[in-house]
Amino acid sequence: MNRPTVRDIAREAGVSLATVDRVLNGRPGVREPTIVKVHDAVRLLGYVRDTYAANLARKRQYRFVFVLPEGPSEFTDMLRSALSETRATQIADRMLVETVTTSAHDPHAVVRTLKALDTTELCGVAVMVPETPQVRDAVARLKNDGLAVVTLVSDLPHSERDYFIGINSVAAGRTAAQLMGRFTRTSGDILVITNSMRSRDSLERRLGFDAVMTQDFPSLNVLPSVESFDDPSRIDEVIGRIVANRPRLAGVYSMGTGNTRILSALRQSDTLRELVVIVHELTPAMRRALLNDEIAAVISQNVGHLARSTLRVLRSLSDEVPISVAQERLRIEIVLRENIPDLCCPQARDP
Amino acid sequence: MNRPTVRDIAREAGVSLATVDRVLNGRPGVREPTIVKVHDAVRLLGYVRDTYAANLARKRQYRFVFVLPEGPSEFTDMLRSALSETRATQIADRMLVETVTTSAHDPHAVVRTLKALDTTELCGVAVMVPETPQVRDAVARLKNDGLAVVTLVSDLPHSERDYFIGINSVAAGRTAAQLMGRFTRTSGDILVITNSMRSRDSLERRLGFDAVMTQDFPSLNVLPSVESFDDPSRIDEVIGRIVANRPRLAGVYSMGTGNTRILSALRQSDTLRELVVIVHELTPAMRRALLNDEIAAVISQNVGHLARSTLRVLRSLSDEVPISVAQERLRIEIVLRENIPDLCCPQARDP
DNA sequence: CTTGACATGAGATACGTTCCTCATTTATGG
DNA sequence: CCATAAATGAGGAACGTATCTCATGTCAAG
Repeated sequence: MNRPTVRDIAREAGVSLATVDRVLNGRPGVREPTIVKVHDAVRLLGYVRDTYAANLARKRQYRFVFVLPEGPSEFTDMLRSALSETRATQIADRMLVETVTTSAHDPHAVVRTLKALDTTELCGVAVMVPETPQVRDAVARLKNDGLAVVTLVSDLPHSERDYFIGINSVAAGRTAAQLMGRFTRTSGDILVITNSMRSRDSLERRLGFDAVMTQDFPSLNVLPSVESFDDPSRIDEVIGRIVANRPRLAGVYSMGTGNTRILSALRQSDTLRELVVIVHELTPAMRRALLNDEIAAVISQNVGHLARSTLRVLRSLSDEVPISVAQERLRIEIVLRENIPDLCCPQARDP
Repeated sequence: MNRPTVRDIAREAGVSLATVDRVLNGRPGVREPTIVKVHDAVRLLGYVRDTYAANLARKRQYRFVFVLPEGPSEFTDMLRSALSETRATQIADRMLVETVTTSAHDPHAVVRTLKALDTTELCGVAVMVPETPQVRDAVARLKNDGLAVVTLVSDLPHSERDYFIGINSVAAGRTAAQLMGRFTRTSGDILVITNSMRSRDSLERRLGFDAVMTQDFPSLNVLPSVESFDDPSRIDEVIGRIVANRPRLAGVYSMGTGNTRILSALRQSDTLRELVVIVHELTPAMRRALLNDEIAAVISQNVGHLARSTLRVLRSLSDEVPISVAQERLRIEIVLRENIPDLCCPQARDP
């Protein structure tokens, strides 16, 4: 009735404990037929190694590094604090998690950071960086050194990363379009704004957004994407211009960051109340904007889930055990004023 | 640098290992000042017991029981299959999970089921049953026998349960109203239908729904709740009557189960396409209805999350370690055609 | 001062696994 | 058939904790 142990395997396979151990841990010096006998016994008895006992015996420590973009960003701040909230899990599960930052705009800096990682000490890396050929090469090098590599938030599809943790950007764009189309009450123009259309995320979100808009809401006119290039004054200028030139503006879809500035620019032009504004990522500022009815919806991914999933996946990869795909799939969350998660981030607790 | 062990505590407190163990496991025969010394050492060194090593040593097995309503229901089917999908976790974490069913309509049957549980073998119970005074008493008895008790999906607020895992029904109703109000393009009547208004969930959802409707969407006229009493023919009859009498029907909010039948009734009356239909729980049928544009949105709770959360919470309660509240908080998920989770249930995988 | 209750210490064994050493058996080539 | 190498077995120590048993120490009541 009880879970089988290595002893049971040894008995069943008619070999010694030492041999079972050699087979199970891939150590050399066992003949092929013996290996087969052990594997058969494992399958027959349904043996699964007790990872905790194994970790205890080998004093295993999981060392992981998160490579995040540097510079102030409400999203990475949230991710960082979500990560530090897993500290209890980290010590319980023998994990050691560090964070390093790198300039997201400079591909060479990213590569330097990835190259500087101490691959002998490390078990896995989670990277959140823009896609470039050099970065893909750096990932290949990490994989070559035997590390687990997962991509975070924005994927590196043609790299050798083991896993991607984040939401499908095309579907996120489609979701935004569906909401935009159903929330607007008149025909009119839709402004789409992002940091830069050179990022894969923005491209894919726009792709999904346009697909649904043209098919389901032809009466809305989606304007060409406006890029802010992370320049706050440019945001003010562009929004001022659009609001002035487009009296039939009905909605704003912000695919990137800088939403606080975008909102304040819209506030100044005094058209905010009539607009359907949809943004990404539920930061504290967007939470307030939802409560004030300044924005209609937030498309979001749960950073707490993101952080915990990443750790679980890195651990599964290190242990070479299967990943529970359903558990690690992030949802495209639609957040309205009515379903804001109460305590998703500590900032929300203020009175 | 390493995590402190019981040996470190013994050395720090200047006592023997046996005494540390007696204190840590609440065994008798230790004087108060000694207890304090040990606790001080624990705090000073930041000791946290290695639960896995402890479980290994004491050959701990967690035995949990889920008490679910009997009878066919797509939702409990989903919950059951989500539960069985955690099998890998269950064996890895030394859990033994059983499921028993009970007649949800008969409070006495529920109490009988709860009384029949073998409290000496069990560590915890997860119950999904309607609220009655007798059930609250039965829960108190389980708590008295030292079991962990969590409520599932629908809470027993004034019972002695340790934890509730599910969504806030009032907020869910508010969310439905917000969507209904923004999705409807004309003024008109809103039909609200549920199994029975005697259930706490339905009451609370209606409460939230009405609050937002009257405040934000006064042009919509919310009709009194219609109860189906789980009778399919009654659903057909009621819907036929309403559709005939209410030419200005603009939307339908289904707060309970039986959505497949409700949809087919609406389909027959041929008004489905013009209605904004919002339902609860993303069952396979509702997933198809979303894809066919028959319903506008589903308010849902993730059953996979529900199952995993429940197991984690029951384990934390059994181990008397803190619960990670943020991780265990279920989201009020809004599911549109564009953000249907791909593989949230195995049924979705068919080609 | 003795008795006994109580508090504490010392040590052993076990849990399932890893990893090591040393001995023994088996296969292989000359 | 023997030398040698490869395969296998036997056993022990360790990981951090729990749970015993037995010995020893302390203290207060009689």
